[in-house]
Amino acid sequence: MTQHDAAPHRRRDRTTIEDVAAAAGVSVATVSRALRGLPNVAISTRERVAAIAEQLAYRPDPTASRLATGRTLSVAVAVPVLNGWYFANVVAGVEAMCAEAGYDTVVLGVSSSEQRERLIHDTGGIHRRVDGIVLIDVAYSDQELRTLAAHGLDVVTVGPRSELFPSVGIDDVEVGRIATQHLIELGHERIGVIDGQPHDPLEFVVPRRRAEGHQLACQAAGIDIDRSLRESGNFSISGGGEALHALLARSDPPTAIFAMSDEMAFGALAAARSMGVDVPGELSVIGVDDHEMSVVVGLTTVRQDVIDHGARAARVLLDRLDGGARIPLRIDDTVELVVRDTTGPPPARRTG
Amino acid sequence: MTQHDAAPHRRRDRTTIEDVAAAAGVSVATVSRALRGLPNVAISTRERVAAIAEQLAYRPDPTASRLATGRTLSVAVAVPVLNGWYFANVVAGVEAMCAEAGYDTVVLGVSSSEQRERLIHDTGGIHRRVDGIVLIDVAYSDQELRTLAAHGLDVVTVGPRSELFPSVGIDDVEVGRIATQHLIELGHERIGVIDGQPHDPLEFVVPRRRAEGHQLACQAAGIDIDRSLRESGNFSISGGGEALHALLARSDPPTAIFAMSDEMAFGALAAARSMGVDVPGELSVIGVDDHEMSVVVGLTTVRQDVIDHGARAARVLLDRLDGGARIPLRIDDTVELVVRDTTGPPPARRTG
DNA sequence: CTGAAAGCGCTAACAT
DNA sequence: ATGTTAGCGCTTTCAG
Repeated sequence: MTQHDAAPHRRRDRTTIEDVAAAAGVSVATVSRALRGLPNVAISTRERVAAIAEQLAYRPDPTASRLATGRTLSVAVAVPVLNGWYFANVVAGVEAMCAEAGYDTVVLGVSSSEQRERLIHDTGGIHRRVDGIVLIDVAYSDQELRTLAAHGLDVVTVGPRSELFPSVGIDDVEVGRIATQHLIELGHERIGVIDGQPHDPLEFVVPRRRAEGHQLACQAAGIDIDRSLRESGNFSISGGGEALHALLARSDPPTAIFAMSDEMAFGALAAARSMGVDVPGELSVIGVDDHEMSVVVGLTTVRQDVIDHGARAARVLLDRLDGGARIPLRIDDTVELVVRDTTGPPPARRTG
Repeated sequence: MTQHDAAPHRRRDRTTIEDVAAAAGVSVATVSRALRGLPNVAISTRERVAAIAEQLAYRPDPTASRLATGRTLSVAVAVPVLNGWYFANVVAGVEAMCAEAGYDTVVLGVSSSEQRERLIHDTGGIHRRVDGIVLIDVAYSDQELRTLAAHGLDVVTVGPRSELFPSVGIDDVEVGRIATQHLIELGHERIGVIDGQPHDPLEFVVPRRRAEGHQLACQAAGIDIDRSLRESGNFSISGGGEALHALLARSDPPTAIFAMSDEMAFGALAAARSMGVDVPGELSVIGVDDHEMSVVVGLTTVRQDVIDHGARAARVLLDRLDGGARIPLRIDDTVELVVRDTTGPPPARRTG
């Protein structure tokens, strides 16, 4: 032992509620009540206590009150890819809302399946560190969600809907319909689709629903649906480019592309350019999101306000935690077609 | 009163350390020691306790241990713009490292000056909710940092260096030098600069240092430095576009552009395209970052690994918290010139 | 090697 | 309107 410092981590001598009580000549209970604005405190007492607390720069220790109340005043947000555009925006929305309500936002990466496991079965103990959790766009099965719920954690998801918890997002069927209809109205009949994950049977519902909308629009227009005209873009820029290559390599290439995210659309645009394919002269491209970059490259897209989704999800969660208002099981935000420069009529049909 | 539920927030009956102690027939102290791997526990006892804890699915309540130890096992990361590319990436790095170390990462938006105030003077009490904090690229004065330090919070910054706390980032002078030198080597002599904030005399050092590097490179090549050949791009896509417009509107436009971030470069590229200016035929553009989008648009850039910066910063912070190793005051990560398609020789000089 | 007991700083009955 | 007194669930001396 060469150190004199006994405590492993010397606690700073902060001023406690007792200091304030002593200085104000009242009991700690009164200080607690006064500072939290509870009733049954003489107004004069309240003011005196407040003044002294202020003067002593007293800050209640959140840990102590967490232990005493059982509430942590913080929420977790579980994110598959923290630096993805979509996720970063949701987190921004969540944080803003939580901060306003005095809640801490703790981010939780859940990219690997081990991390998912930890979350579901609370191996990491996150359930005791937060009052609730926002699940972003993650594909949890009902079984898993049930397990989560069984742990008594309050949950709200953003993205796909769920029967078990409130969720906020958009009507993805509508997204697919709007995008496709726009292309159809321009005269396109062969429309390629760049969707998300390659093989996600049940896991990831968003692409499936957008595809559904796509098909509805086609049917409504009496257009044959060629299911082979679909490639996975993995929701990434590079994936979008590869998907476009595959689609244009066909003997019967599409004249228009519905990419399920702007980032995939960017990749497609870049690929088209590198292949010497003129957009929108020879090929139309529409995306989904309205990424900041979209206005720059003139991408036609279906806009959604992702930050707002995060904020609303947080709001719902906080309302629940406050035991509050009747909360809708689903909040569907509106989307909006934004026509820019990457969509136009199909190239003149060759005869033959 | 229609509710029977007395407690405002019914605490779930979770299994506590006492349950484990009782089931194992030992004292809580022993359980605590056993589970945390402390010495002085008979191996047989340790195993029995572990087995029972496992069986009871016991998870120590972090709040209680926080109160007892004074350590929160969580760190904050203060972010000006949570959904910005740079920031999202740093946060991703921080989160990954912290998660691995068993620390929670709480994100803290500090876009408004009120939020900055709250952070500096701990009006919000964040200092008691975390053990340390990662400050991203924020322009805090030494005075402010000192105030922070006075509150006893462990701090590490990513981006600009500081004499008061460890910091991790890149050599921004070098960044400016590398970018500019690349342009000079291609033959450019009139180089426009798109930098960050419009008027940040002392606040934001990064642009200043990159500009410094730019000037060094010019001097080394014997090129006159035209300080008027610089426009603010505000580190945003749209800002980059506007800056380019301003630069090209001059009577003596530059033949090359050094944009201090890829996003500003994207905006510049889009603006160039819309103005019918060929890149790199008539204008070369180089950025900084190596954004995912850069490879797509073929942007020449100076790459930095931002995720890694976040991870390293977190590592440093955690080391400090562990009272650990000698920690360097500054970690400078390397950068790398990535030549793509947006830079080339200047257009043939007109005579006259 | 193990147990008893005193906190950590605050909140929440229950008195007064 | 205010004070007293138990806890909240864990860690950590200090004894044994």
